[in-house]
Amino acid sequence: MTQTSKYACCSGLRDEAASQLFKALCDPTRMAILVRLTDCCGERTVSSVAECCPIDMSVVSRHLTTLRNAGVVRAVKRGKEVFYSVRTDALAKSLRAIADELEACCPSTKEDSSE
Amino acid sequence: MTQTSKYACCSGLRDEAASQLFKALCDPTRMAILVRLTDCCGERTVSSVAECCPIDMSVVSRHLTTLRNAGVVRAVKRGKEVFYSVRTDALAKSLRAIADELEACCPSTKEDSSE
DNA sequence: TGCTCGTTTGCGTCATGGTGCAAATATAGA
DNA sequence: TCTATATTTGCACCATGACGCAAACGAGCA
Repeated sequence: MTQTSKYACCSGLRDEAASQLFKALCDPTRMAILVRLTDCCGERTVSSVAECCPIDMSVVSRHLTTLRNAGVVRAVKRGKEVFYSVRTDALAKSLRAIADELEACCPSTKEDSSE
Repeated sequence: MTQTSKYACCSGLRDEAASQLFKALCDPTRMAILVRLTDCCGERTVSSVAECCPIDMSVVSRHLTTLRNAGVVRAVKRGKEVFYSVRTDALAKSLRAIADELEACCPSTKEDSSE
């Protein structure tokens, strides 16, 4: 999450990293998978994660790959199983970096609850 | 962005609000529109926003509606123009709330830069 | 009222991506 | 080596959503 603003302020939002992050989190199934992973606060195998939703395990595997590429989860292979876990700190850090960049750019638009 | 954890921890991530937020931000064009809006740090009409990208203005209008429904931008009609602006505080707050919930649930998974 | 400008909406088209099934791959154990 | 289990990958299908164009809507102005 680079903070460089080459063209416009908040241009960091257009980074590949931010883009991938939002794409990873915008699918309901992937979000369910993520919640399932946070639920145990540790590691889970693909099979274990797959219990979260009524979809084929191969699909879960693909979603986990997507989340992994986005830096949301990490994968550790042990024996014939692969253990996935949430990269909590990295994820929280990325989200806060985006929030920071937004505020640094557009100081404040406090509102009266207008839409 | 409710912080209630009815079922699992981080279940707040499954809220409609969070879901809409990520869906709104996962499209490259909408992100470009958002950056364009942050660039001026104020208001922009649909036509002005549309200069950000080579797509039809009607499409930009639709994207702005999506962003508005997700609580990312606000719209104010004045005369025959509609002025859109970023809801910086609300957006930053939402992102931080998600980061907070993640950390509150899964304390820490500090890492050695493993993937 | 009639005209013009800015924006939104209806609709058809097309690309993307989520999904399931079956086959392939990898690893542990007999 | 052969088998069983866990995961990933190839492939085809289908739903969703982004897009452009044209028409509709709304507000200001002559």
